[in-house]
Amino acid sequence: MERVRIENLGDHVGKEIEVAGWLYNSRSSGKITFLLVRDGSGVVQCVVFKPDVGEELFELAKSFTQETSLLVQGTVREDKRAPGGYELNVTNLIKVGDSVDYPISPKEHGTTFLMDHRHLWLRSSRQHAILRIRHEIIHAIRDHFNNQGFINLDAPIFTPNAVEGTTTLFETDYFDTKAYLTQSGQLYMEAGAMAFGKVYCFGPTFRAEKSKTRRHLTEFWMLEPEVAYMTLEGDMNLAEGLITYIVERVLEKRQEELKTLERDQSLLERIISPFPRVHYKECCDILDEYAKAHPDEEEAQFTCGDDFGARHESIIVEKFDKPVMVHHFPAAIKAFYMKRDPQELDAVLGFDMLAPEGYGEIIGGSEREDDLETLRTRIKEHDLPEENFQWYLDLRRYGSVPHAGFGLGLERTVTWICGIHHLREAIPLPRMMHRISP
RNA sequence: UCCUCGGUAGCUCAAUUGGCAGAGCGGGUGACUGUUAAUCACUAGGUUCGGGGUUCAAGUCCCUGCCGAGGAGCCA
Repeated sequence: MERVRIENLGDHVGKEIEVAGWLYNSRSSGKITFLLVRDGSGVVQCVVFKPDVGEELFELAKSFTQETSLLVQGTVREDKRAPGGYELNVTNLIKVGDSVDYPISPKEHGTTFLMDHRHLWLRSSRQHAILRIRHEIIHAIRDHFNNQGFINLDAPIFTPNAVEGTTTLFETDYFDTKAYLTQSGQLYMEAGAMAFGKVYCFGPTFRAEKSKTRRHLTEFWMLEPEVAYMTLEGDMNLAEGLITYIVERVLEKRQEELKTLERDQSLLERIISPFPRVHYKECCDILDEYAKAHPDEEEAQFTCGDDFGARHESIIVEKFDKPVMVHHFPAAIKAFYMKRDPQELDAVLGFDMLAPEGYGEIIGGSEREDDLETLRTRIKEHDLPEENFQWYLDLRRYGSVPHAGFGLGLERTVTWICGIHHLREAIPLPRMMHRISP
């Protein structure tokens, strides 16, 4: 008998097939039992009718508990009453494994409890929807860059020193010395860009900051493209093109999942080029105006020259209905490697992309400083040990060129596109300040 | 590190002014031929986070510790 994935049942109407899966839920009513069976690709309602299958099989069907693993053999039937449109008329049932006292019942649960059982929570339909969209986004990202001639270079996870001095790093023993878990592959991608022209890395990064908010993970996935001979404008074009492509792909291929999540798709359909590009100083004006109109709102008050807080970001984004790219931040609040604008020496040739609906920063990018002596000065200004950066300075000694890139936070992007509340649901097994298991 | 809130049955929560520890779901048993988180009846299930205190009496008030959540800062 042919084994069929539930998502393909429509191709087998009228035939007797086998589904291999787990019991999602069941309902019994005297002489008829409904088994909702999932196999990872979908859920199908299997009808067990006592007069058809006999006493023994009927009692077996009634005995199955939630998440019992089983093989179901039956005839595929189109039925308007069934969720999904197809049903299985059961002819035989084979139990594979028991499931006693499955902790996640079909009723409500709190986030903490569900996160404690994350390894089981992954079986639920909502988590399926989110993680399928995550998969689609990853696939879209790789397609987008691969189709444009980028080379995927993976950066190391163990690193000898900090990329951005202020951020806290996870420290590990590395034989007789110390190593840190990477917080960015960017510096290595700069080396890659000088070798291959267009490269990207896409892997986990680690931040040991004690951030307890729904926008923070200690381990998260970051995409970091880097391109030789690219300037700030090209960088923003690259970021904008990526985001519009990702949104388009999800809207095209993950309709079912967006419906499961009850995502307002009209908000995603607006995500088309061009995105607003706003100078930092224009943002100061926007924030000034808002602060004057709302003098009692303490969090909205702002001093031009400072970095934005969460409230400031949402005030800026609320003026538009698309992602906003803020460029020319003050050099004083940005990383050492960012190149300054020769026309505006106190500002960097960098940008942040802020997602709509208050989801915050999803991309940060810049042109990199390409002059050897200027970069040395910046390293000194930031109190970084120059000896650790000799290889990085080599990139400026041997054929330095203008180049730029950005970092995109995968989970923040997934959270925004899914329209969900917690960043932690956007990754299979989240790592947070207070959670390292399961 | 700081601010706010929380910890009661397996889960989600309730418990009036300090006065007998409760419900729904889930589990078990039974009824029912079309259920959509099925329904109905019965049933088992408790160190109210730990420690100390006030009181005739504490889930409730006070002190303290632990754990967690949300937010700030920082960032993707």
